[in-house]
Amino acid sequence: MYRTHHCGQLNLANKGQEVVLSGWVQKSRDLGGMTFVDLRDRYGITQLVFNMEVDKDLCLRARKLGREFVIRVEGRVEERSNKNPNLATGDIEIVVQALELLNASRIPPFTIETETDGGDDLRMKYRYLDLRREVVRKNLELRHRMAIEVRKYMSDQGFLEVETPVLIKSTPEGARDFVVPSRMNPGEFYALPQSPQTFKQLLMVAGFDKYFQIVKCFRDEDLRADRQPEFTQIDCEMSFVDRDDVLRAFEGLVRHLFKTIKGVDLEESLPRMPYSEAMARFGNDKPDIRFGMEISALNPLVKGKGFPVFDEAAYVGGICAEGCASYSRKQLDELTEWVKRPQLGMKGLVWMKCNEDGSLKSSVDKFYGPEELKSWAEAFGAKAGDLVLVLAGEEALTLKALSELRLEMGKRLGLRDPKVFKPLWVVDFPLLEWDEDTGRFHAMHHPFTSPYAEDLELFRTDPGKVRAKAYDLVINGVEIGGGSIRIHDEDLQKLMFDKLGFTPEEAQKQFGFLMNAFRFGAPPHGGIAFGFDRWVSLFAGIESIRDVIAFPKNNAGRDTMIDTPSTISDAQLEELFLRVELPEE
RNA sequence: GGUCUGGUAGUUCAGUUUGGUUAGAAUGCCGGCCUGUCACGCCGGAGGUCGCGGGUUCGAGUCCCGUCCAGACCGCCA
Repeated sequence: MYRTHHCGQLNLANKGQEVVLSGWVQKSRDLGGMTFVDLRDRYGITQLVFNMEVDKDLCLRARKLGREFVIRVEGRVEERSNKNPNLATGDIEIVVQALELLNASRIPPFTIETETDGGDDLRMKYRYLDLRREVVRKNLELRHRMAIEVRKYMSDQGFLEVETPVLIKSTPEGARDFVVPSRMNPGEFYALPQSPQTFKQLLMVAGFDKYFQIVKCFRDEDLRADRQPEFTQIDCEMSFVDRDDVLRAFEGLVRHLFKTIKGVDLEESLPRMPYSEAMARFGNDKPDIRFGMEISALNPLVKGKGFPVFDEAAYVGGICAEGCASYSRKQLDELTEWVKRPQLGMKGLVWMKCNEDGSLKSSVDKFYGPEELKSWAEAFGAKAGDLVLVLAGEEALTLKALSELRLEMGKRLGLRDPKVFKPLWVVDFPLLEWDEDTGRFHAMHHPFTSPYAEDLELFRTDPGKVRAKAYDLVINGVEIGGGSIRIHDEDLQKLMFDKLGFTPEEAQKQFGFLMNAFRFGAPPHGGIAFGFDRWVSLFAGIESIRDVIAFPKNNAGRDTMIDTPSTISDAQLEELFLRVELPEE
């Protein structure tokens, strides 16, 4: 027998028991006359003790154990004379009577501790060692508990988990597809799903009126700290529902996870904010509403006063940072450089200090008198001690920069507390988005999203103004989920494809199966998909989703542990009728 | 496709601004001592292609060019 207990289990109640434990040597402390060994497994750490006077041979063998050796011990549980309150098993130790080396270990390349000395690179290469660390293990345990709660709740609500295929059809819309060559069908390819979107809609046509699935999805796009090429969604769809039904149903899931995992009681109904309002107030379609510092447009207040930068700008707006009037010249210069970074591309930063004595001092005093500055202060509701920061330029870019500046100032002022959660629905997204590169409209969400019936007229006059029955769940500035009411009518779906620039033939070739299905009694339906990795990392309080994924890829899409992607043999290529030609350089 | 940051001992980093004798620290590792440690302590030791290639120079870890790798971001992600 390898073990009677695990390493996080024993306490004073077990005093005197003969036990068998197996695990890894976390660390040993050789004091000469006696040796302590910390034995670790998934559940915790238990101290083993060896004594020269009791059993010299055994003690000498224990001294030779290195870090991460796998051992099995038999011994008796005894109360410690010196207890360790930091350890669940800190009241007891095992007086070892038999020691068996199950496997030695090479010296690990980094320390297997919460505060490891290993860098990201090494940890990924030896991920199986990294996963031994408590912090990483805890993240996967959190992920597991969340997955279980999702399944429990969804099943209790009558949702059925159905698996959809992974080898599907490539589509031109949306993200780039990962493709898989078909040996049995030379020259043809499967694509890996960016989401099970069309399949879940077909399940609705099939009458499975409540579907969900915790499912891997794949997108061949450049990566970020919160984006992996393969990631997991909680994919959901319902029939006979309108937008409010869906929002209400999934507020239930959100509340359930917050309650069971974080012990947080959310209000019954989450706030809803139209896209247009989110953009105007926060410059962003995923606002972090844990703090204010909202954006205000200043256009009418600042135009025509002889300051060319503002006069020539399409948009002038700013934010008010509370209590920052004491910022030094150096700090302001540093902020100016910050907004001038290529990623934001602002030309400069205008500031106005609301001094404690009531006076207003700005970087553009030459152009704006005290009365005008006062009108600025009023626009922001700025009070003594506040600092107003103003940016100007093309509207979309300036709003984006203001949004980033707001988040940065929020971070610097400690207003983005990871222990506080402020979820909201962002609703009424535009249906279409103009794309300069291709000179046509793109679906902002996806081409199956239903427009508001009352906006259909706008299709002819101003397609960019058509609102979609689409919604995002946003928590603390992170897009956690998104969905929509779908089109279930063949004619409307055809119209949509037409607006997106598909010829009827292309639409038939790509999505004919869906439009055919709509001819056979498709119910009204809609749904949502949550980014499971992001949600777990949000609950874990970490920025990157890599540490909530057991075996993630790096930012070039590589797995450095198994060293992939990699080339395949000529025989494999031949079998697939493929030839690889790399561009010369 | 682009911007930025980093790459020096097994590991994490300092040293690069201002080129100059034998490249340091901590930790880990090895050896010795130590009977209540739990970040054990004390003594000693080994350990380096300064990512790689080229250039400037009497002399390059340090300056220049190129390149590779890693990370963050922009574009991209319906």
